[in-house]
Amino acid sequence: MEFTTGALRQEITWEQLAGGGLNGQPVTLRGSVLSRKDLGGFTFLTLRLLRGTVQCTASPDLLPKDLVEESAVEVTGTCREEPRAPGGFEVSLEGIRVMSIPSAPTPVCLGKKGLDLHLDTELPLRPAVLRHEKRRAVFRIQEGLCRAFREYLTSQQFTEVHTPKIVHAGAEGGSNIFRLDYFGKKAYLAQSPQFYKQTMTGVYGRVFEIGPVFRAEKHSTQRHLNEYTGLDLEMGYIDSFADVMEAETGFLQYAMDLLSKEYRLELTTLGMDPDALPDASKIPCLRFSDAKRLAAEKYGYQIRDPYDLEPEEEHHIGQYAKEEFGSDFVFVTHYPSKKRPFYAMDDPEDPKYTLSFDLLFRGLEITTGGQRIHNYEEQVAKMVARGMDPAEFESYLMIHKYGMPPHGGLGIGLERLTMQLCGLENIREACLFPRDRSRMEP
RNA sequence: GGCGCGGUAGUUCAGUUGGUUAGAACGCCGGCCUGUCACGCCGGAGGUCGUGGGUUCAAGUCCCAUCCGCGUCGCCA
Repeated sequence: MEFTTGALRQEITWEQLAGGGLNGQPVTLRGSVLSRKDLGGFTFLTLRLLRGTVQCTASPDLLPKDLVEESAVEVTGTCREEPRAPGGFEVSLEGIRVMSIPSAPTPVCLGKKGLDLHLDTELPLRPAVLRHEKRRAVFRIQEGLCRAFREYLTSQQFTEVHTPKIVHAGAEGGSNIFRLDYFGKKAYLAQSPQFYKQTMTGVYGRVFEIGPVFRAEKHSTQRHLNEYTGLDLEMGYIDSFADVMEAETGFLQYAMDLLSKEYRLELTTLGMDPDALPDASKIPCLRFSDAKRLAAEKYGYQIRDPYDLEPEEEHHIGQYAKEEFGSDFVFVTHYPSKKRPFYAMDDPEDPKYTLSFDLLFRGLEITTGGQRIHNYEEQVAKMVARGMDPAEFESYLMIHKYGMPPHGGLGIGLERLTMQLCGLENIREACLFPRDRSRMEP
């Protein structure tokens, strides 16, 4: 058999059709039947394209009787401007070739605008339900966020890296780590790329990774998954952890800009205004202790845990930022040292606190970051002070021993970012195939 | 794991102090319709009421157990 190399078959895009440039032109499209409406004299056939949908019209004798929803077809026809059609254009069909026919109807109607489904009902049906326009829109936007992270950081001289997810020890220790058998030895699923991204910062100076993160936490909440996607970055030669916050601000601005330009269809599908996305250009900053106090004073409640933010407090601090600064985002800085991991750099001005931050987006923590300890002796001392055995971290401490620039980094929860941006109520809605305590399928 | 809530048609739900053959909407199947886009009209199919036991003349409804799920807390992105 001969194999000819060359470009993939180029499908006509939704943008081309909607743009009006193909008016009166013959077109060939491949797609799946989203809905079919027989009107006696003629039929409306809506196709789902690679992106977006197109309404077609056909005479009844053109379409096979068994051409049901989700049939895959190739159609030929003429593109026409048509004010009565959704989007102002449609294709009148002249020919159709059926490429496949489903064995059974979909369990839920994909052709309607709304999708009235319980999450509990939807998740087992995800392989089919994800085809719905509203679901496609969410995960296209998620793709846009990932793409923005990659494009922005690449433009800022970061190198993309891929680090192992089967590891010998966890970054944070503790019980929230998945154990597995590795040829008879104990191994773990990585709960963070922390050690490796720091290591690679010693190599490339600025690195980022988009990859899975595993947390064996036995909880079931609207904002937790047992496997999520981390947008991680780490950068060296910094003057302050504010440099890391600046990188995040730059990414967010770039992301909102990219979405408003190239993801208008998806934003609109989800009822969002592409020209009124959250403004990330000026993100207010509050010290941890100030944020706690200001929110408690303004909304009139007692602080219970002085060392951490409770979900309710995050919500209030988010509300505070919105009302006082008009911002959907707020950085909370200088977290207490005892609540941060052993590699966090303490504030020289007050070692009870760290040079670290969280980013809250609409009242939910989406990022943790900060400056790391780069000095070997300082790192060993902090580990010893915490009752840890430096010998167990020999390969990690190698980077400190052989020299590291001052550095810091952050991790963003992709699903949390997607969820808050799209106004979703449960993080499972922002994950294609969520892994939670009771779900491994699909 | 603790606490709270729920499980009725493919889906979302209603179902009264326990009482005839468990209903509606959407979807599905058949028919009509040349502008549908939550179309409309006519007809039809579709339910072991999560599972097991108990109380009762009678259980979707009350009791017990159990399974599954949702929310929430510890933790965190």
